[in-house]
Amino acid sequence: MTRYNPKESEPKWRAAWAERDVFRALTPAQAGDAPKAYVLEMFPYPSGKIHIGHTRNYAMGDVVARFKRMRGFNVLHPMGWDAFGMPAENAAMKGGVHPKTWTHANIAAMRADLQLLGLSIDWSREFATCDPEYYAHQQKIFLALWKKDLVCRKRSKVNWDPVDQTVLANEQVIDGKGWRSGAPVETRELEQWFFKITAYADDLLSGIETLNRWPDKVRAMQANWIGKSRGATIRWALTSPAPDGATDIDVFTTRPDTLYGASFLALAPDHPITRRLADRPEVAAFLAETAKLGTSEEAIEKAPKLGVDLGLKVRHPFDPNWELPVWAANFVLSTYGAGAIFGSPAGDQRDLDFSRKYGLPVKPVVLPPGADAATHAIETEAYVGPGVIYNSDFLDGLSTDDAIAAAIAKLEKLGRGEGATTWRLRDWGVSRQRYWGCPIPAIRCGSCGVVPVPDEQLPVLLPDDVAFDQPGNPLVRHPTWKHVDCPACGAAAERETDTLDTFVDSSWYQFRFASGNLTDRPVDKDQVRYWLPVDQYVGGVEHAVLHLLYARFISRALRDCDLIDLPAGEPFAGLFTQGMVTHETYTSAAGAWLSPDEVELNDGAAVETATGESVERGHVEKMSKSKRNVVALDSFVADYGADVARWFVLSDSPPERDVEWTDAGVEGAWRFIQRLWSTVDALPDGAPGPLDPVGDVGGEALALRKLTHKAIKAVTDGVDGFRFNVAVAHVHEFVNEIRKVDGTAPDVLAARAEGLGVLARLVAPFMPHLAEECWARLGGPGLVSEARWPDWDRELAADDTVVLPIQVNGKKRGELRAARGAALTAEDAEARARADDGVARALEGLTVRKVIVVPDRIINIVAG
RNA sequence: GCGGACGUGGUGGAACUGGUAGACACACAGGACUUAAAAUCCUGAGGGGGCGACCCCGUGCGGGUUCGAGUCCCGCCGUCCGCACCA
Repeated sequence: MTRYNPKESEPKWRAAWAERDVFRALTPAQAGDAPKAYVLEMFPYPSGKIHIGHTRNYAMGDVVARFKRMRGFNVLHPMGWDAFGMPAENAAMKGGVHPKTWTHANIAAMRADLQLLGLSIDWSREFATCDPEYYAHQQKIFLALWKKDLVCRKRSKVNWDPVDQTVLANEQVIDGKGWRSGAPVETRELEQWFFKITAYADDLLSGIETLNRWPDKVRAMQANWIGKSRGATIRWALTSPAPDGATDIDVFTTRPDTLYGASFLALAPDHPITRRLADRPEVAAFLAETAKLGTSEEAIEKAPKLGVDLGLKVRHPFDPNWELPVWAANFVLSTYGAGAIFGSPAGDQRDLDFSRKYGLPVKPVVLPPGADAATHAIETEAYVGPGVIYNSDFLDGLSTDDAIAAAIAKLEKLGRGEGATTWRLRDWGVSRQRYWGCPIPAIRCGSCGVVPVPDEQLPVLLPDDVAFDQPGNPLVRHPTWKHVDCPACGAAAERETDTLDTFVDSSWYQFRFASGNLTDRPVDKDQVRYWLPVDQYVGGVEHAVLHLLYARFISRALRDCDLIDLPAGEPFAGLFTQGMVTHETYTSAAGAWLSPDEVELNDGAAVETATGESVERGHVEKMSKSKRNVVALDSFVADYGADVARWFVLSDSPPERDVEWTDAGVEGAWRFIQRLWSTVDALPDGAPGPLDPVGDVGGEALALRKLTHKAIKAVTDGVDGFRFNVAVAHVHEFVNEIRKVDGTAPDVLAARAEGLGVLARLVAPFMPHLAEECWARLGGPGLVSEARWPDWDRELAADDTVVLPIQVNGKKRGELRAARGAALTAEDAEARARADDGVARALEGLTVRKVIVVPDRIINIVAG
């Protein structure tokens, strides 16, 4: 009897896999009839080191990949590096290391860490997005999109991150702060490159419906983000021209049915008309007050309604004699709709608050169901629900929906407006004023304007000789790089110095992985047609909007540029968002975060190992570098092995929920591995092999075979349903049972060998190293990683007899055994039930009214 | 405010499609082995009552449907996540 030693076994089996190239994806021709499975985990940013918190999604993806492979699929399971981005530049500014050097060193370290986990990855397809072999193709994609009119330049207000000195997309601004730096974002106006994601807004929205293997939560977040609103644009005629000569003011509304309740127009503070009037003292005061609020969402949210009467009047579209005042108001957003609204206070809480504050009229026009027109009144609560229109001339008596249609029809007839749809989604700003990103292949010429870099001049490579001694973009300061001749007229011109948002890099990598290492073009149509869509994508929910929406957009754009065949445009058929690994946090007496390996726990008291001072035990939080509550993967694997880590993060907690990493849990996983090994190792030498046929057996051997086949079914169902914690529980259960069998009669030995061989294969996706060791010990042929997943025998997996609980009036009073599938009549059931003491007692003095028999399930006797 | 997820022992959680609630694990307690400890193995355990075979209560709260509800319906309470003066 030996102990299982992961330090010896794990490297040995990883070498065996590498030697036999087990995890290389086959070409379609090699794969033959085998179905394909593309399993992908969101690729990591190479920040330096892998910790346990990073491992869960790789472990989950690997379970799926290995399981699919064992079930006969041709599996593509690649890995790469999301390698452009700010931290490399920050490191360069701080430590003087070149971003390229820093990034490649990190990649080497992280690759080594990841390989320790024993993932079934086809490393031959590895790439880093910072390699010219990758980003050169991205430049071709950029130019293809440009040609297809999906790229534009706009002067626009941007979110400027003063710390990172770069522009952020709206999605990258969280609570008014930069998503990476956490610094409050400022507003600046710059000319920027954009991808026209809004051109696909409708398709991206309706496509969500087809993503039935995505979490509802993510689908809802995407729909919410796209934010489609249907309504109408209304042109309000000014009764005297505005200062900029405008004669109309456009307004977007979703509620044209409430037009007869209108009492004012309100413009955004930075609406062109408002700005023209800024020289008036009262308008200037209003703008100053509004600006004071700052940009933080919180401040805007809590700010009271504020407005100023601009002194302009407009005419109501349905009534030439009706004039309404035009105000500017702080709650109107310039970035949404037309940057102007009409206020219909009875039907909108904001409009009502505003009207009450400034004494504007409030006229109810929607009668809620059951309300009386004579008495219905609006005080401080607007009525926003559906109802019947009244006080509204030709709309009277219509339902809200019908009135919306009727109002739009009339507006169109009068030429004062039309049905319209607006979107919350805005175009994707992709310009970044950074060095460490994909250069945008464009040249600015004084006479020709902005022109694309011609094909023969691609790729535009990043220069290596750059300095990071001051903030801002080193490409701008580089002495020669940006100076080029205009490809159109030959005059001296300048390169674009902006680089692409790193979300562009990760928006098409799923196609590049599928295409192999092509040199002449970004992606291969045939390969993409074969492998895509990704069958199972695994990653964090933090990418629910940003990355996943961009990838869906780029997939459609590449399709429409005829670079790929992907009719539906959806790159990820199945998505799973895994929970995080959490850990307790520790703070020292001095208030500094401490890492778990600096802390000793004795009987619930925590002490800093180095100083002996007591340590405060804080909340359990997601493992993160900043809180230092991380466990390094390499040292953990050195102590316990990768399988312990893999088993731990897949046990207990459902995959979509967080799992708390604890020492006790580590010990538990370690004990289980030893227990499993000793169970396998207990099989006497000379026993049959794990795949030898067992034949017809009875007694103890048969009982064990039944347990074995039940275990196959239970674990298969668990893995198939992405319920790894349940699969793990069934493995535990099976080990507990098979340990009890130690007979050495030939039929029992055969059943044990079968059971242990099944066990090795069932745990292979979870703990591949241990599984190989077990498989070898049992004398299984080849590698377990290449073995076929066991099938269960329906007869063996089902029980011959079932235990039927007997209820009396819904409460369990006894049980009886019956043959499976036996059709008990109510009379039989009652007679047999009465033989049970507990049932007989419960029925004492009662008359049986009805007996319910659910075959193989339950018997319920209703008595009174 | 809108949208989504969820609420089960000391803890993480299980329970197929309405059919024995608490599988499995962690922590705990008792025991075996040992000079002792570690490791390992065995046993116990939702709460309450009874000497006892047993009985009562129990899946956030209140109702309902049903022979039967953790599961379905209605109404609350609470937690977490996302979005938000979006017209």
